[in-house]
Amino acid sequence: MTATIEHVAKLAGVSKATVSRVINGVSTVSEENRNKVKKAMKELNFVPNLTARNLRNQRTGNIAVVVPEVGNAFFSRLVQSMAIEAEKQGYQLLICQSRYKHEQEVNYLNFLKTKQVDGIILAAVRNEWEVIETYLASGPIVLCNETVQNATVPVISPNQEYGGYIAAKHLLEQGHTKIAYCMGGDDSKTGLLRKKGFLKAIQEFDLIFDEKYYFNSETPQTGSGFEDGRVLFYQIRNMTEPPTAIFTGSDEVAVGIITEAKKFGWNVPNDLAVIGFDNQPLASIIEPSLTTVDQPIDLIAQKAIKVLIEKINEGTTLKYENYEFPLELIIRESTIKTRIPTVFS
Amino acid sequence: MTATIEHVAKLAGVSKATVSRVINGVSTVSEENRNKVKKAMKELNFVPNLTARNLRNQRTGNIAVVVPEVGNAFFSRLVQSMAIEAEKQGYQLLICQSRYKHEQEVNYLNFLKTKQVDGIILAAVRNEWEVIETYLASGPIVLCNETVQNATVPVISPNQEYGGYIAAKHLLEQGHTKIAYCMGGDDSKTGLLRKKGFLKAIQEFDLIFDEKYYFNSETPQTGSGFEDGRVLFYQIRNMTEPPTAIFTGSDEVAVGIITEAKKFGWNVPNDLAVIGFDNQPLASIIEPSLTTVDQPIDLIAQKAIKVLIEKINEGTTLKYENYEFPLELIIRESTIKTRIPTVFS
DNA sequence: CTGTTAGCGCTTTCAG
DNA sequence: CTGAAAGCGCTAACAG
Repeated sequence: MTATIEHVAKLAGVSKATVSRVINGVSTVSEENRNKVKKAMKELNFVPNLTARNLRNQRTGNIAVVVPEVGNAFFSRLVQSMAIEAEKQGYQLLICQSRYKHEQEVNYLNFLKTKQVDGIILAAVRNEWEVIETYLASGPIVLCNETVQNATVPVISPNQEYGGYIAAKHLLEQGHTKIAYCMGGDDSKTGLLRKKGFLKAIQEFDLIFDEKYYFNSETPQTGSGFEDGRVLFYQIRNMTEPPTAIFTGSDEVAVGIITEAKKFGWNVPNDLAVIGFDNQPLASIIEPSLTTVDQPIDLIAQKAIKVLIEKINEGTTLKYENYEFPLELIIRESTIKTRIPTVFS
Repeated sequence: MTATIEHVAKLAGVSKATVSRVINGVSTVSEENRNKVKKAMKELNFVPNLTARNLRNQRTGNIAVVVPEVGNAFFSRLVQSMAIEAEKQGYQLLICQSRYKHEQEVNYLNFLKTKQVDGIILAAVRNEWEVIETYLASGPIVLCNETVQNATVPVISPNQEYGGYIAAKHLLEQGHTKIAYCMGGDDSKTGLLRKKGFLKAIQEFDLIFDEKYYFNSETPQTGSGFEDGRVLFYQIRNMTEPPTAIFTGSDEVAVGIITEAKKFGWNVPNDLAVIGFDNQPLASIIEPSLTTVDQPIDLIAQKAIKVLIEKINEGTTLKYENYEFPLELIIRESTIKTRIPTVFS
């Protein structure tokens, strides 16, 4: 059917070994034979069978990245960047969606054992480290945008705690004291770290966080995130003492809150200040434009790929290393109170 | 290092063949041996090497889908759905991003020749059919959301022409006569088909399309699409006789136009009616809410996977087959004129 | 029911 | 510089 190295060898009148040599450009082959082989390859439309080569070489040139789902704006940008960088380095990126399921995650980790990939980037983790650890024997793993208790591998991630900190600090500086915190429904470390930073800022202002202002949108996979924001607004609206500001885990949720608030005649930011996370294009489009925390997604993606490939090449046992990226607060209209014209003015 | 079938065989005191049989659950193995093998596998933490199995079986269990980029909202939903369906059918989906480059596309098509995948879905095509055709010898290809001249493979796609038709018809029924058409910058069939439907509706209303109302956002990869919409609005604004309605190829572009228009004090839909394409969550969020054409993305994705796998299993030569999905116009505020209060009312 | 054997297509010593 | 041969890990006849 498809031509193999053997057909080429026969047609060129040389051995398989010689053909292999010209394919890989290693060691030396006489000019004459090289030409004969090249001619034969062209004639037979030969392309090496990578499966066979991989088996022989014990490597695949593939790396996998596990994300919850690519429908999510953050992750879609992350994997897009990773794919580009991987390709630059001569690797093919397999994009795997765990859909927030332990089981799926393990499934993909198994790619290491089954030798389908040379290494894995976990960009969302549901399993305990003790589970993940067992896969390290089969190849390197790095964490990206996520930390796991006890992890003994490189972690490439924005400084989530700092993100929570600058967001809260900004709101506090605007004079807010009743500030709500909302994190995604996933039980990841990410949200906890942001909350830690958030609380730190609150403490610095000698305030105490009231747990009634802690929200957890339970359904990360409902789809758009907008919907979560809407629902969240209803909850806030029904409170006897609603917060005057809210920090959310994503721009979509923030936008959902804002649009719903507007429908009910609330003024953002005067009645409710809102901060998002991610600085998506959408954030500057909506009205009022959204104050948000910008993540250097591309840099993180590139670094994750680079570190993983480095580890693949080194082949040494991994240890914890932290590559931390700074976050930046982008201040827009959704948190800066406008002067309200009053009857006295 | 990692355990192989041979280690298991040795430990269990049976032959490699027997181990293989229990792994694959085919043919019969005595209860006793089966247990011994299972025990040995567990003890050695054995997982079969898929590369070896693939080489032997001449199949990989992988299929690839080529999209321009997953950062795009439409494609990210498409691949997400495909991945889920593929997995259900026991296949792993490789998501490949061509970034609108001929060369990348060919690169991925080569996966067929190198036996890295069993079949390919092209969800964006830049190359001529004559180029693509040459890969058919190595495995089945189907087109999704895209048609190519002379294609001799199954095409799974929404009825783009109909989409253009219903959009235009709706605007015409609203009394518009100066209607602009804007398609994405990619030179794909998709935009042309929509335009065809668009023109058909215009003819039915005994109007003639003025080419000055034809826009082509040149830069599909600029990122958000919002930006394209903004730029487009400036062009419209500078026209001596601007259109009163516009049909765009994506919700993002539509939203870009709307937000920019609002900034300049235009009223949407009264000064400019806007229709998007895709019915993204965003469409119902913005103000005014966006009239748009809804695509049954999940159905299309599932069907594409099913058809491809069918073809992989059949192994017969492909022929042109058309699986067409209906589109639906979702009418919202961006095209329904509001009564403008006048001084006379 | 089970083991032996022969490859899948490729790379890589090891002699020549 | 080149070829023969072994083998990556697995499966599938084919005998027994």
